[in-house]
Amino acid sequence: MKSSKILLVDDDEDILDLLEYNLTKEGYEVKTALNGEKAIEVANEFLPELIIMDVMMPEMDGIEACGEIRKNKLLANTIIAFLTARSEDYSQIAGFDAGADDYITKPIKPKVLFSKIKGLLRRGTVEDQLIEETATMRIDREKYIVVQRDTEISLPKKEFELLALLMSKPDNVFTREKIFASVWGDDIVVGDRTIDVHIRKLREKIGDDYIKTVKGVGYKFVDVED
Amino acid sequence: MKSSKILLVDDDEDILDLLEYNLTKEGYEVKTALNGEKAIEVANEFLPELIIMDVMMPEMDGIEACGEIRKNKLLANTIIAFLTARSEDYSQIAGFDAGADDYITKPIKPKVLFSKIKGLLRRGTVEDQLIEETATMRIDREKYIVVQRDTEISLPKKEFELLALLMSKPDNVFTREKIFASVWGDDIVVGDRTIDVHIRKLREKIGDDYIKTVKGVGYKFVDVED
DNA sequence: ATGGTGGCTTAACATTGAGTTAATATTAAA
DNA sequence: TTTAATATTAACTCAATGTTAAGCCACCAT
Repeated sequence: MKSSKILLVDDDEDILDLLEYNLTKEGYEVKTALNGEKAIEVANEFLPELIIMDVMMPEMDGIEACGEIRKNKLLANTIIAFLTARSEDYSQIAGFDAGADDYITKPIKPKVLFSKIKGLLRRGTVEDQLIEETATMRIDREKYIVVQRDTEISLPKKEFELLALLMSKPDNVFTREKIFASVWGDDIVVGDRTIDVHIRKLREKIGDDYIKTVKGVGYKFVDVED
Repeated sequence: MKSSKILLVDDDEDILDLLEYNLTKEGYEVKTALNGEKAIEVANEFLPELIIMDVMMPEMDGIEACGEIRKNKLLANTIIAFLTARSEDYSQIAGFDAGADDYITKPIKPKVLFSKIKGLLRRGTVEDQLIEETATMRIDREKYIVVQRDTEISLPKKEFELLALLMSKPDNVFTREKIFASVWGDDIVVGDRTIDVHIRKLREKIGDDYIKTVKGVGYKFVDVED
């Protein structure tokens, strides 16, 4: 298994050194940055799986940097964790807006940090973090609705998750196996026609043209621009 | 949208003028104060959303003033940001934990400051949503009642907190987990049907249409405009 | 203490509708 | 043309939620 790449961002070099030393010893591939701007640079090249970033930094703060990093599609699956001084800080709210995945509170306890890092990396492909959005359709996970040209459509759970999956990579074909694994879970076993029926119901609600069948392969979402 | 109110506090009039000029140009409503005492006075009247205050000032320093300001309940949601010289070790200042929300380092770069202010006020906006109020319903935490089209409804604690939570983000789905964590607390364990019963009682009192069930996901508050 | 009151939880049972299946029709690739 | 893959429809199943009432406990006034 290839070692995970972690980017550390903090304006305090002592903290950087400490964490880098320990994480490298644990077998991670580590890079560091002293500020937000530098972090964006390094992130775009290094493509880390995890970024641990101080919220409060001179020049460009963590929240701002986080927003910038999220703009890079290649970093869509990268997990961003903020370091915050107080656990109940309001910046948490702003941070989640910016696209942060987790918070680590200062002062840092190495043992806690390591177990947290393992947990975050285990999550692996955090496809829930993707912004499922195309020109004419948008998935709103918070409200659990689909917005299609200003029309709000509410969908049952399975249909919602299915559509969200397909929309996570427009034009990409998803095989039945992948759909099962992602929407139903590896262990659940259901009949062959179950997916078809859900596709049917989706097409009924959002229109036939959005979901295309690739016979013998799977399904894909294509945006309808008229 | 009404413009945000900002209070600037610094003993250097040049800085005050510079910032006031630029922030006013950006569309903010700005007032200034030359010292801590003055700041408290102005803050209590002006009720700004954001206070940017120098840490080091004659008479009463920023930390002391911050503590005083925090005593005013009307300013509970006001964000306080300290201006600090870069060389200063702000961990020391943060140690005081006077209630500051953020730090801005000198020398001030307008561009950075403006983006930071926007960021800070965005938190405020999020916080504003905590004033649970929709077109037809309003939560009054002081009186512990709900006002629905001029009708006052008094609710028991759990029902009140539950409704307040749902109303904190109208249209957003809250999972049972989140509801438990927020209204009951992480450690308290109660039966599965407890939430349902409280939902039932709420629906009985405010009407069925306000709380919508998203099966397999959670509950959401939707405003009824008729 | 005593008894009443109301909030909260639980348990038992009812209901709903999301999800699945099965049976049949249609499609598109070879 | 052939045929496996997918579409379609409706019936069915069951887990999730709704509903009701009873019971417990804290609190309050007597």
